[in-house]
Parts: sequence; C-alpha cells; structure tokens
Amino acid sequence: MNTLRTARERARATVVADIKATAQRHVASEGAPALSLRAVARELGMVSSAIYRYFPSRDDLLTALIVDAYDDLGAQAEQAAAASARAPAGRRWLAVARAVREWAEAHPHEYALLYGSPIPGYRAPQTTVAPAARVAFALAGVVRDAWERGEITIPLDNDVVPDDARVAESVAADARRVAEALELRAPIGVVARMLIAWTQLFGMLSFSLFGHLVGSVD
Amino acid sequence: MNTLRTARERARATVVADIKATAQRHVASEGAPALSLRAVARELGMVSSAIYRYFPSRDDLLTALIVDAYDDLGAQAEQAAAASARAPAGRRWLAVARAVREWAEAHPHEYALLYGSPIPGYRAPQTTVAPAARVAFALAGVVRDAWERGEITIPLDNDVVPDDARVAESVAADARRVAEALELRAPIGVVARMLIAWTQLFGMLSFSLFGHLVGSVD
DNA sequence: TTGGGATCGAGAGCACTGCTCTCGTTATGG
DNA sequence: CCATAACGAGAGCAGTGCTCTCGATCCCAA
Repeated sequence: MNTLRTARERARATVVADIKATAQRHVASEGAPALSLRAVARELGMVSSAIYRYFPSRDDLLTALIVDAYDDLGAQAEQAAAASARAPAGRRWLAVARAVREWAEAHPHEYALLYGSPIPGYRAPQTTVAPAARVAFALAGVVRDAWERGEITIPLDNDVVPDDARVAESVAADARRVAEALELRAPIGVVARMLIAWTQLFGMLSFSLFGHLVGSVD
Repeated sequence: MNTLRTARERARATVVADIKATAQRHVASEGAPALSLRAVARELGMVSSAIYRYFPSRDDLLTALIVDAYDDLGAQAEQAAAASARAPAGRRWLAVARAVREWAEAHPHEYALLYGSPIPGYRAPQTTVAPAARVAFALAGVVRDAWERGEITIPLDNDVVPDDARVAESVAADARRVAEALELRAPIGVVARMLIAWTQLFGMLSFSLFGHLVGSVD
C-alpha cells in the first residue's frame, strides 16, 4: 500500500475502486449474470467504452470481484478460527463453519459466484486460487491444531467408508494430496473425515441457499 | 401417451421435441447460460420468432429441459435403488449415490442446471418440484426399507451433533419436516443422519464438478 | 362444401448486451 | 517544452430475448 504519487495514479485507483464497488453492489443485489458493464458505466456517469480502460473485459471485472469475495470470506473464517483458538476442536470447527454460513447467508449471490455453477466460458485465473484457499486453510488449521494438541482420539481406521477397502484407498490417496496441499500433518483418516465435514458444510449451504431444502439450520 | 389425432398436433409434438432436443444438446455442450433461442431456431431452419409459438419464453424452454433432466436423474436413482433391493442398506445407499454421481459426471452442465446457482431472475415453477423430488425419494426409500427391516442399529441419540442440545433440537425440527415430506417413518436421528449423508453427497459432487477440488473419488 | 377461426412461419423492429475502433483532450516524464 | 501515454466520448458491429404484424395454412363446424 505505498502511496500513489501522481494525480493520474490516484485518480485511476479511485475510478477502479468505484467501478468495483458499484459492480459489487449490482452482483449483490441482482446476481452475477445480471452484471452489465454498460449499467455500471451509466451509473458512474461514463460511457461503456471507458470501463475498458480499467478492466480489459467483463470477466476480468468479475474476477476482481471474485478475489475480493474470497478474501472477505477467508478473513471471516480466519477471524473465527483465531477468536476460538483456545476452545476445543469441535467448537472451533463449528465456529468457523458458522462464520462461513453467516457470510454465505449475508452474501448469497457472492456465495453463488464462488461456489455455484461456474460460468461456462470462464476459466478462473491463477490469481484466484490463493484467496480461494484461505477458507480451506482456516478449516485445516483447526484440524492441525487439534491433532498437534492430541485432541483427536476417535478411531481412525476404516469406518470412514462403509466396507470396501479399495474405495477407502482411493479416498486415502485424495486425502493425502489434500493434506499435502494444506500442509496438514495428520493421519489420512483424520484428513478424510475433515474432507467429509467440509463437503458436507458446503453441500448444506448450497442446498439451503439455492432453495433445494425447505429450511435447515446448521 | 394417447396418439395425437390431427396432423397439426403431430407436427407440433415433433417440433416441440426437436426444439427440446437441440436445446438440450446446446446446454449439454455449452452450458445453460449459452443457450440461445436464436441459435436453436437457426439450427432448426426457422426464424427466432417461430420458437415462441412453442415456448412462451426462454425460461420456459429451460424449465422443460430442467424437468427432463430431473426425470432422467430420478429414473437413474430409482433404478439403482430397485436393482439393489435385496442388498444391505449401506450397499444400497452407495449404489444410488454412485448412480447419481455417474449421471452428474456424464451430464455436468445439466447437473449445474439442477443443483448449481439458480438463475437470478428465474423462479422454478411448480411443475419442477415433483421430478426434483424423485431422487430424494429414492434415497429416502433406501433408508425407509432399511428401517422397516430393522437393519439400522447404530446409536441414534445425540452424537449426531457434537454437544449443543439446542442445536440438535433445531436440526431435529427440520429433520421431522423432511421426514414428513418424504413419508419416512423413522427416528429423527436416522433422518438427520440421512440428511447429512445427502448434503455431503451433493456437496462433494458440486466441489468435484465445479473444480474446487484437485480430484476426489466418491 | 364452404366458410371462419385458430395456428403457424417469416420478417422487421426494439432495447439491450460485450466489445472494438477512432478521435480529440489532458496529464506525465524525459 | 514537447512527444507520448493515458483517457473519455461516440459510433458501430454482432449478438441477444422478445413483440408485433402480415400472409399462408390447416381444422372444425355449419
């Protein structure tokens, strides 16, 4: 955050911020598919082509919003994890999950943007993966802390998956990969359980937010 | 399926079928947002306004595709449940889940249409809820059969939710509602566990299909 | 058999979209 | 001080969903 020296740089920064802010408002109120560059430009009192001085395409503007949303959600999750640092693991996980849920319920369209159907033509650029991983890191951090403190004592062998040992092995392979990506040193049984809880959390959120449930509360 | 008498009725039926078929192909290959009435009309050798003789709007065409997709998936799930009727409950659930997963992986864009972000302006009409419930019924049927056969013996009290009894009660309320909607006579602990497994299944599918996972297999 | 009414396809047109290109203007840094 | 880069405005292109009108065609009933 070094100060922008020339007047032009400052002006550009504020215009970029303005565009992002009004676009964010449009997404929050109408949803991502309804985001129109022309409408944003109109509201800002400029002409549509002027937007292209700041964002090379509509997708790039959307990407900027996605990154911001990931960062917002990630910060929320990290804060919940930090605030409950001294609580037992179950409560901590619940705290982070609650934070994610509250964010999702407060920003349903942004949640859809992050975790809903991908836009068919759109390829998420590399800049989104780090912010996207923040919430995963927050959840994994809770598990890591719990494991390092010896809080996890549940049986960890094969009851993760009902009966088939080969299926359990394929899950284990994925769990190992996830554990490596998240720098999580714990038995794969723990990692696999974390994955299950993780997917369940987002599955419930998607069901709830996208109207596939009558109404379920955590 | 009574035979259509007049030539006009027959012609109309085939044109409707043609429109749906090419629209379905477009959705399957390019995704729902890329579905263009004009493109469909062009491919069928008619003019865009002619489509409106058969579907009053783009959303209605999409609704027809959604209903067909729900029915296709529902049939798949029901068949898996029926084919494994004599197997133990765990295997049956897995069979239905596998059927759903295979359908989703074979029809990712349709899956996104059914279980992804809802189109902001779009309100799902009443005609979609019955087909949408088929897969839920199939899964619930497995649990119902298992319960009636006395196959479910796991402890069912409060270990569904870690500690908080009040939270468990709010979940129970929702589980009761779901049990009623699905005509499932079983303890709410069983229903709650089914809900968890259900949301987890679709959460995993969404993560996997929407590219939020490196690669996880069942 | 012969109307009359419903149905249908074609075409033009409206308002909108993302995006490109050009053309003056303005600010910046050498 | 001046060349250059950045900028905003405007026109324009190809595409979208959707509406309206206008003939042509078909079906049913008198």
